[in-house]
Amino acid sequence: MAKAAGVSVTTVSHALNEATSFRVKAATQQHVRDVARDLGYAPNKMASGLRNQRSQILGLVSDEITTTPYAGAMIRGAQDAAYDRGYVVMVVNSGLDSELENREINMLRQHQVDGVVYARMYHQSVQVPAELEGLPTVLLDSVTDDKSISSVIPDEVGAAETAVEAIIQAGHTRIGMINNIDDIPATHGRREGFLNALRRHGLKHDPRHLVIGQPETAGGREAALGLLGQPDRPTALFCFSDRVAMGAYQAATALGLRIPEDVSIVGIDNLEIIADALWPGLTTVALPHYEMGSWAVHRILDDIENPGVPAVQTQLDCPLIERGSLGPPPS
Amino acid sequence: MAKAAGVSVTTVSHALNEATSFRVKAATQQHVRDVARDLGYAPNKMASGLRNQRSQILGLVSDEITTTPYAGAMIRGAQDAAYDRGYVVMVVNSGLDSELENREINMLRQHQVDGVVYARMYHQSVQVPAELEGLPTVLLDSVTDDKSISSVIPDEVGAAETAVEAIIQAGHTRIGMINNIDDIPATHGRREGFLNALRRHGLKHDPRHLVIGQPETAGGREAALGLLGQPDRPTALFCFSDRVAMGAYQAATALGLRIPEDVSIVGIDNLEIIADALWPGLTTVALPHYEMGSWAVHRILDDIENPGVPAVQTQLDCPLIERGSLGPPPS
DNA sequence: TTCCCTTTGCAAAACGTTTTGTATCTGGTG
DNA sequence: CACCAGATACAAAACGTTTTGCAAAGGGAA
Repeated sequence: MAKAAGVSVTTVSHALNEATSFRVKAATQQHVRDVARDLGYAPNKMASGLRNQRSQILGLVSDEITTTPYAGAMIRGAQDAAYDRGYVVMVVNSGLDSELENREINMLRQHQVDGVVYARMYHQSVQVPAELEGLPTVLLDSVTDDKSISSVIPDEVGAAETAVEAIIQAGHTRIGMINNIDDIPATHGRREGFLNALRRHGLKHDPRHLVIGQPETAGGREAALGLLGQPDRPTALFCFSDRVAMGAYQAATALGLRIPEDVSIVGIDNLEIIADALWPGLTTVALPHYEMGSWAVHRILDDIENPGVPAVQTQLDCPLIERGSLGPPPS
Repeated sequence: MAKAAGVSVTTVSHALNEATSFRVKAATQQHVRDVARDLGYAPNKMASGLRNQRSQILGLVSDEITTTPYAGAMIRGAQDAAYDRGYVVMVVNSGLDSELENREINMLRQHQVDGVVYARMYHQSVQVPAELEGLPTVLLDSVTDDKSISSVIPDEVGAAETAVEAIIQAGHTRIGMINNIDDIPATHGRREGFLNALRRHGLKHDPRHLVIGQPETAGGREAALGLLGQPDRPTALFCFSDRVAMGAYQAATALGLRIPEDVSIVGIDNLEIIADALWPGLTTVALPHYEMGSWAVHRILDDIENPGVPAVQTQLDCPLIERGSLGPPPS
C-alpha cells in the first residue's frame, strides 16, 4: 500500500486517520485515499489493535442460546449497536456448563476483547464469573449483588401494570392471573404489578383468581382450566407469558369459551411466532430484548471510552402490543 | 511473563507451543508452564495472529436474525464447532440491506477473519457478495450457482418423504398437503417428497388434496378449513411447516375434529416452542439447524487447514420427531 | 542574504508473538 | 586431551500498524 502510493507507511497512516491528517498535505491525503480505495485497502485491525492495545471487539457470553427465541433479538440489538460504534461482537455460549464458560471467557480474553456483555436468556440473578475480573462487564437481562456492575433488565412490575391497566380500561373487574411457579424475578415482579394495578383502581383481589403453574403451555392450560371452570370465573386472564397464554387459549376452547367475547387474555413477551399465530392474535406486553442488547453494548462502550463512569442498573419499559384477545367483559 | 519465569520470550514461546517444545528442557518447560498458570498468562492472539497471518476468527454473516427462532440453533452449532477447533465466531447481520452487508463484511475483513460462513435463516438461493472474493466461504442454509463454493442445506425432499412415510405407515390412504405459496426450494422439494412417497406406496394423488397458502398460521388455517370441510376430506394432513400445522389445528378445532382421532397432522421444522405447545404435541420432521451450523464451520476449517480440498454441496437428513398428532385413520 | 518558523514527509520504536539462526554448554568418542 | 554432536537457550527479524521525534523544504521578515 505504502509503495503503491509512493509514500511512506507513516504518511499512509496519517492520511487515513482523521485525527492526524493535519500532518499531511491535503493533496497527498487525497492521493493516498484514492489509492487505498482502488486497492480495496483497509487497515489490519490485528496490527492496529496490537499497537493501540484495543481490539475493537466485544465479547457476548450467554447461556442457552438454542432453545429460546429471545436470543436473536438480543444478539442483534447488541450487534447493531456495536456496528454503529465501530465495534464487532464475538458470540460465545456455554449452556449451563460453567467449566466451559470459563474456558470460553478465556478465549475471549486471548483475543483481547475490550469488554464483555454477560447475558442471560431470561431475567435472572447471576454470579459474575471471576474470569471476567478486570474486564469491563455489563449484565444483560440479569442482575447481581455487586452494584459496581451495570445491568439492564425489563421493568417487570411496569410490564404487568401495563397489561393489567389495559384489561381494567377495557372494563373488566374480575381479573385472574396465571403466574409462574418458579422463584425468579419475573414471577415476583409481575405479581406485584398485577396487585398494584388492581389496588390503584380499587378492585378487590380474590386470591383464588391468582394461581401458579409451570411456565409453559401445558401449565397454562391446566391453570386456566381451573380458573375458567369456576362459576364466578374471571372475565379476563393475565398470563405470565405468551406460552402460558397459549395454554389459556386451549383451555378456553376446550370449555367452549370464545376469545375475547367470553374471556379476554393478555400475555407477556410478544413472542411473535406465538402471539401472531394464535387466533385471535394475542394482546401482550413486549419484552424489550433488542433494546436491552443495544443498551448493554452502548453502556459498555461508554465505559470503555470513558473509564470510571459510575455503574447504573437500568430497567427498560415494556410496551403493550394490541392484537385481538382483549375486549370488553361479557355483559 | 518472560522475566517472571527468568527466561527469554523465545523460550516461553517454545515451552508453551507443543510443536516446538523439543527445543527446551523438560524441566524448563514445566517451570514456564507453572509460572504461566500462576500468572494466568495466556498468549495474545492479536500478536500471534499478526505474526502467523491467521486470526483464528471466523465470520458469520446472516440475514434477519431477529424474527426467526432458527437463528439460535444455527449460531450455536457454528459456535460450538468453532470452539472445539480453537476458533471463535464473529456474528454480523444486516437484514436485507446489501449496502450494510458489504460494510459489515468489510469489517470482518479488517479483523482478518480466516473465513466466512454466509448464512440464511431459511433455505434459499443466494448470490455471494463480491466482497467475499478471496476469503474461504461456506454457505449455510443456502445455495448458489457457483459449484466451487461449499454449502449445506436440509434434505427437503427426504424430509417430506419421512413425514409422509410415517403417515402412510400409520394406515392413512387419503393424505392432504398444505404447501407454501412462495417459490422457494423448500416448496418444491417438499412437494416432490410428498408425491414420491405416495407413488412409492401406490397411493393415488388427488390434486384437490394438495393446496397452497401463505406459510403462516393464518394461511394454514384457511387452507385446512377448505381441505377438512370437504365430504371426502383427507384423514391426515402434511403441512409445509409447524406454523402452518398450527393453523391446521385451529381449523380442526373449529370444525369439531379431534387430533389425531379424526384427523392426523404432521409438520416440518420441529419448532419446539410451537410443536411442544400444541395440544396434543405436534409430530413433525426436524430441520437440522444446529447440525448445519456445525457442518458449515467444520467445512470451512477443513478448507482453511487444507486449502484446495474440493467444494461439496451437502444435504443433511431430517429426522422424524414423534409427539401425539399422528394416529391411525378413523375407521 | 540570513535566519527562523511552518509545513510536510520520513525513520524508528513499540505492541506481543513465532521462527530462524546462532551461541553456549555438556558429554561422549577418538 | 582434543574434537564433535547434540541439547538447550537466546538474539534478532518479521508481522502491520501508530506515534514520536527529526529532517528537509518552503516562505516570510529582517
